[in-house]
This record gives sequence, structure tokens and C-alpha cells, in this order.
Amino acid sequence: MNLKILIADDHQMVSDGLAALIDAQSGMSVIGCATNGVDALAKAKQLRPDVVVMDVSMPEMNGIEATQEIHNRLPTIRIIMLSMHSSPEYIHRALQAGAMGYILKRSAGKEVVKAIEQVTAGKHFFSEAVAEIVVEQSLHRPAGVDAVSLLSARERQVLQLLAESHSIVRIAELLSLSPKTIETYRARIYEKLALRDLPQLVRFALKHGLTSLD
Amino acid sequence: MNLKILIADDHQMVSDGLAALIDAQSGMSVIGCATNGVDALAKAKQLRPDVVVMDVSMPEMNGIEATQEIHNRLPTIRIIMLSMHSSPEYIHRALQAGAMGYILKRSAGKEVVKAIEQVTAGKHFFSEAVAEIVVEQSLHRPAGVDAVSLLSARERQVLQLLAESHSIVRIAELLSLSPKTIETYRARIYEKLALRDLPQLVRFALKHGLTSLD
DNA sequence: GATGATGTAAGGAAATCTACTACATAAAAA
DNA sequence: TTTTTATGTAGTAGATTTCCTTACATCATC
Repeated sequence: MNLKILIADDHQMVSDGLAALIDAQSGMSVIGCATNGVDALAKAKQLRPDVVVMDVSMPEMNGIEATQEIHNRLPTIRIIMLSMHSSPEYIHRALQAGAMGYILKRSAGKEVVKAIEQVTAGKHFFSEAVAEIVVEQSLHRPAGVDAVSLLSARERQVLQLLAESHSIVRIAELLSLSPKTIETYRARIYEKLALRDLPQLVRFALKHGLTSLD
Repeated sequence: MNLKILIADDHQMVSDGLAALIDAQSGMSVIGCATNGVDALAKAKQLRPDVVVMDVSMPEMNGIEATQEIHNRLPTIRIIMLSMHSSPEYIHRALQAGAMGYILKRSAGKEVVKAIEQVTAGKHFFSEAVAEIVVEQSLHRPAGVDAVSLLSARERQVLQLLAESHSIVRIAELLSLSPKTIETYRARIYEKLALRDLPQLVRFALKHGLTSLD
């Protein structure tokens, strides 16, 4: 069996590196790379990989949203999240979205290979530091009421786009919706998160990893 | 001739990927990896690589500082910077520190191979987007001023207040000036820093420590 | 089958932004 | 020492955006 892998990372240098790493392994090969969430979803549909290795932070549609989408639409595809941070929040949301693995960029390259093997066998796989957090979370977590989870998927998406400097009109275009609709989402976001303006919204998005500096 | 390469990146996953990529190439091989600037300097001294591929942002000692050190102590070693962003500031500082190449993580994996070949031949190498900035800088750049220092004191003050969610009107009150004056400052800030909107401004302020999250 | 959350959208008044222009002063360059 | 440039200050006016409110259909859920 030769596993088909799709890589999604906005830094092509990183994807190409991972691809080299994976292709050097027998039993698996990279069949495609995506550079953002939308692209990842499209390529997943088109290429039907066995496993997607997906970066958490990407422009347009972030890795967690993309995971959610892929998981909903193509539930047989296993998804491994790749992240710079071991923030409990990310991890929680990633798992909620349907990720089977969560590995850190700071860990060894072989981890990704191990992770692919594990999730293919239907098992979860986490980097060590992540595993601890997962356990801890499952212990004393009073049903995740982190602020982000108050938002609907659409609202999260709009939040991210707003934080990434897209204007209301531009977002409306990107999502093929009326600007007025986007305004409604923004109003709901402000309301739910008790924010008052764009700077606060940007800070919120950064704090909660919906977007990153640079 | 078999080029000896040292990789420095705090994300081992990324280093390992790059290593796989480079090792798949004939004529060059990775002889070591470092995970921070101090480590990079030590390994450079010990292993005497021909080329160091160094991430800009690393903990402890960042890539630019490490480049400076290595360049001073071991001037025959060629250094290629690897970065997520094409910020003119970083680029400038990297070159000043002695880097011979500057490539973006978003560019293709093969770029790193090309870069290694070029710098080994004593030539500079830049990703396309970077090259433009380098040219532009050499044209109209009053040597090594970081972006923040382009601003006047008033402008910095207004930048900070804007990033902290204060409205134009509120800032005018705080500073006992006309709102219109504040707008002028903002326009000048946008102009000088090549920003377009508030989210970008907030990011800039955060990056340059003019304000902090929370 | 009411209730609430969500996705979608509009109207209209108020506020803000954009793009110029203006001018005085201080600093720097020619 | 002129001349130029940067800075602090402020205005006009049209274009845009925001704010607040209302509306409605759908879907889940109680």
C-alpha cells in the first residue's frame, strides 16, 4: 500500500521540505501541496489523499477551518495538524475539527512519518508536549467555553479576514456575499466578543491564533 | 566538490525537511542542524560548513545576530537567511550582518538549492520579492534606519494610540489637538510605513513593540 | 411548534476616511 | 546664507464605512 499524502502549508519552502522527507520514505508519497485552506479543500476533493498534513496558520482560510471542512465533506481522509505552538486552544479546536494528529514544527522530521503511519491505522498521534496537554484537557475541562468557540464558522472566517486587513467589500467578494451580510457578521462578532473596534479585533485574532503577525 | 551545509532553524521539522531536500541533491550534503543562534555559532565553529542556511527568527540569539557573529569569526562561511516575511527591515539588517542570500519560506524548495549554488560561487541570491526590495533600498534608503525611527515623536505617539484602539477623536482630545491634525499624522504614518489600514498598523505596532497584546 | 442560533440582506443616519491644500517653524542641506 | 525638507498644526469636501435596526428563512432543539 502506498499512502497518498497532501501537504498544506503557506510556506512552500516548508512544504517542499516535508515532501522531500516523506518521499524519501517507502510506503508513502506526496501527491500535492496546497498553500492555503481553500486550496487544501479543493485539492483534497480532487486528489483524494489518504492523509493531509496541514499547517494551522494559513491565510484566507486557516488550517483548522479547512480541517473542519475536509472532515465534514470527506470523512475518510485523516488529517494531521502541524503547528508552531502547543497552545491548548489550538489543540482543542483542531481535535474538535476532526484532526487525528497534532505535531509541532519544533519536533523531529521523522515525527511526521510516524504520525502518518499512526493516523492511517486509525490511531491518534501527538507530539509529546501536545499529548500532555490533550490529557490535561480531557481531565478538567468544563466544556470549552473559550471565546472563539462562541463564534459560528462564518463568524470566525470573517474575523480572520478582518484581522488580515481585508475590507468589508473585499470579504464580501471573497465569500460571494453582500457587504451588508459581512457587516452583520462583524456586528455579531463585536457583540459576542465584546469588542468595539478593529484594533481590538486584530488583537483578539492574534491572541487566539486565528491569524499571525507578518 | 561536496558542499557541506549547516541548517539553523528552531523548528526541527523544518530543518529536517530542508535537510531531506538538500541531501536529495548531488554535490551538497547537510552536516548538521542547529536550533538557535548560539547553537548555530557553535556548530559553525566545530563543523566548518561551506554554507549556513539560517532562519531569521530563532529563540535566544536570532538569526541575524548569529549571522553577524559567524561572519565576523569565520568570514569564509557563506550565509543564506531564510525568512517568513519580506520585511525591508530584516532584509537590510541581514545583509548588513553579512548574509549572502535571503530567501522566503513561501518560495519553492528548489530556491534553497539555487541559493546554495549561487552563494558558493560568491554571488548574492535573493527570492524575487526580496530582490525588488533590495534594489529599492539601495536606491532611496538613508542607511540602516529601522522603520520606527522614520517617524517623528508625535507620529509614534499617534501610532501607539491608534494601535491601542483609540479613535481619532479620542486621540485629539488626549493630545489637545484637532482631529484633523491626528488624521494628518495617521496619513503620514501610513505613508512612511507603507501601511494601508488599521489592522496592518496594529500588526506593525505589535511587531515593533510599540504596544503589546493584552 | 415555539425558541434560539445562524446565514443572509437592506435602509438610513452618523461618523470616519481619503485626498488635497495650507502655513509656520525648525532643521538640514546646498 | 539661502533653499529645501521635515514637522506640527488644521481645514474643506466628497467618498466610504460604520452603526443600529429590522427582516426573514432555515435548522436544530426543547
